[in-house]
Amino acid sequence: MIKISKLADYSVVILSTMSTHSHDLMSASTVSELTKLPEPTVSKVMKLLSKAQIIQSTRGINGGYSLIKDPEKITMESVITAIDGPIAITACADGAEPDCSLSHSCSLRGRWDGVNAALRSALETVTLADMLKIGGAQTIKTHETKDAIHGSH
Amino acid sequence: MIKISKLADYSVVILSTMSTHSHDLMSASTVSELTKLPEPTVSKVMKLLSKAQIIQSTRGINGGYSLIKDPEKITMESVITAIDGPIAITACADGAEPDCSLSHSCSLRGRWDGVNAALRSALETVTLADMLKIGGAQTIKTHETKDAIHGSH
DNA sequence: ACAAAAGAGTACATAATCAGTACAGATTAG
DNA sequence: CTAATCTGTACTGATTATGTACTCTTTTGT
Repeated sequence: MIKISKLADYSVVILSTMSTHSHDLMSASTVSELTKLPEPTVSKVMKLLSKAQIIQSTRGINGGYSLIKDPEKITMESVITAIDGPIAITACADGAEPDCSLSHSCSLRGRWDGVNAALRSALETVTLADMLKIGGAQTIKTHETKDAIHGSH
Repeated sequence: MIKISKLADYSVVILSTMSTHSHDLMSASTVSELTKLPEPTVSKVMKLLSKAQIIQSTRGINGGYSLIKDPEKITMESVITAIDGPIAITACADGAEPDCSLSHSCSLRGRWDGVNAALRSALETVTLADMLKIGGAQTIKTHETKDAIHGSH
């Protein structure tokens, strides 16, 4: 099964909470109360999101996090990349495994690159705003998924 | 990280081997020798592929597996689904977790459905034939990724 | 200057999942 | 009936993710 981490799932919950309750600044503990998610976890997620510049952090007393982008401009690609790292698929695909001695199989090295690109662009078509809408109507905007796919065409 | 199991990776290696050495029938052990992959693993993969009707099995002595489709008609979607199960994303997305007591978070139940659909259609655009080509030229055919995405539009 | 509140960074134990293997059953050809 | 081959299940070890704890830094308010 293709899997996205639970943290990525939480991210959506957290971001949606932040976007609906439009306080400018929300602390991790406030978000934790609203979402019922454990605080350390919320804190971890928000830290990652801020590092990826999806949200902004303000330190010190009365500090907190705030959204810096419109939900329409936050793609799932950016969120997932922020939380789970770059979108890539096992083994050879991500460039790891230098000791790959399987001659024949690795003649196909890089074979998943196109698939990765396809997945990445697919995720770029879905924004946080889309995710919020889904609770009600089930319609997703689908710009051009095609463009990003060609390798060196 | 979005992850696809190693078995799915092996599948591509195995299928490519079967398509190039076009013997009509290949036993799991033959494929194992050619790919240098451990035999039990190969056997497991081929079993799953045959169950998904991507390849065909013939039992008994002198039996084996054979391709029943053109590489162009074997999509990565079908291969991954065969090996890793339906393309879906954690938790609520696949309909599991009936004891989901997180009130607020689950008001967003189904929020990943659109993402799943996007991923699925992206994978449908890549065929085994594309994967084989990738070793040399890096060009992927990209039919219409858009169509399958709309939910109930 | 100091204390309190909040984010940042690191590290770790547990739990879940996957990979790989092994073994026993079923099927077919000769 | 025997050898070769696929089918199905079950087990074990390793990897990975998760959730949590602890400590450090930053900033504000008094």
